[in-house]
Amino acid sequence: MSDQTTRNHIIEAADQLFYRHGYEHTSFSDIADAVQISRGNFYYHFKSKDEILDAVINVRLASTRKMLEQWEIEGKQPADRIRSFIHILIANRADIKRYGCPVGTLCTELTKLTHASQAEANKLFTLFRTWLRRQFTLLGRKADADALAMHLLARSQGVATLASAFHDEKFIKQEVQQMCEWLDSYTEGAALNASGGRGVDKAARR
Amino acid sequence: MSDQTTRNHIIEAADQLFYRHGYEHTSFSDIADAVQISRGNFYYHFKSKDEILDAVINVRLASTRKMLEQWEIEGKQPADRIRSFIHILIANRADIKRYGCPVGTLCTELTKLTHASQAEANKLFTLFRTWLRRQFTLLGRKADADALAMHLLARSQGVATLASAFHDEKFIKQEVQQMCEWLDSYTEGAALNASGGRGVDKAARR
DNA sequence: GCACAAGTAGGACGACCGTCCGAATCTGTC
DNA sequence: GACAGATTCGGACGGTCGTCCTACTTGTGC
Repeated sequence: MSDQTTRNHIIEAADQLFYRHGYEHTSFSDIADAVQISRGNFYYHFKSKDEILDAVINVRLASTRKMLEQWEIEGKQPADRIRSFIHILIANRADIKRYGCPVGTLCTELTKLTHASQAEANKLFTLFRTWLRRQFTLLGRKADADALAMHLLARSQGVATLASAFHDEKFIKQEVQQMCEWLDSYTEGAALNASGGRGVDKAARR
Repeated sequence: MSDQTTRNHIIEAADQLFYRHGYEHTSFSDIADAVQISRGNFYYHFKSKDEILDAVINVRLASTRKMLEQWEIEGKQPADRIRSFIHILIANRADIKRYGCPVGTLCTELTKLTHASQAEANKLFTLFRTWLRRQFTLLGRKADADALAMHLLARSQGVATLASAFHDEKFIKQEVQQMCEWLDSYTEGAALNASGGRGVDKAARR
């Protein structure tokens, strides 16, 4: 088997395991079992466990970058692109319910470990932040684009955390709807109040 | 030294270390160093590491319960009480910036470890959830009180996660202001749209 | 069919983990 | 001052961790 193939298999398995069980809690034996290779074989492809983590982060960065670029092409309107971001929660709701957000949980763990790659992992957040900021700028919210980007990021993180704690997919859908309505208030033209609770209002009036 | 005293010291030190470095990453040696006792002495007070975790969770549950009850006495209006909840983020902003939310990060970690005490830790979330639900019910939002409680919990979690990732205290203050304004829209009497973005709007008009 | 590099296997290593245990020390009572 | 129970100590234990090393297999070019 070629060098690259095995290496990629390791990264792929490590990616999943780091997400599901955390970085520290994932051992070489775990990854070896998943990839079906010998434990000693790792050090031909990587110098250390940290190096696997860096490879995983880089793969995630690359695929995220690719996804965001794709959305810039597909979504004609900036609002559509932001909606695509919000709908990540829907698309990945099954995994989020079980394991939370891959970005948030990794960054949180590395912070607690005071791990050297913490800054690298944070680039994942920065990637979304700058992309969202650009979309809000295109929506004509140049002055507060970054605050809006952070606001949306935070709400997504919160939804993922609680959905995981309470194992609640329905909550994800509720909040996604609210976020979309909040977003609509910026695109309907008029200077409306942003809504964080309109979806809730509707639910109350049932 | 009395039984209880040492036991409480252990719990207190474990509480801090679990929060700062995570449960798994905290070893008996770490706690022993903090409390200045011998490593072997633990098993006179606790049967296992898991038992220390349970004790820590119970202490947190008790102190949280006490805090919430206190707010029910002090805050004459339900809205004031909810504002007290929101302002936890301000009061603990220095720790949150460094270590995130104690509740959220613990629950997230235990989920990844598939730890037996995960359900116990989740009771911390449930405590806040039912308390907030009661306050929103008192505000006359009986039908969607739980959705509002979850919404506020989620936003707090998101703020803590991002504040920690970006080491940003200012972001906490921004979002707290927005949450308070969102809350105001439920107390001003009129059937206003809830605001998740009014604070941002203001910032844009500077 | 041989040489040589690329890739894999499996176990040895030192360190640390949670756990457990027997001895030492402290504290209060008669 | 002797005794008993409560409390602490320091080290031993089996296991797992990340790391490293050496031998073996595989594949390719001559």
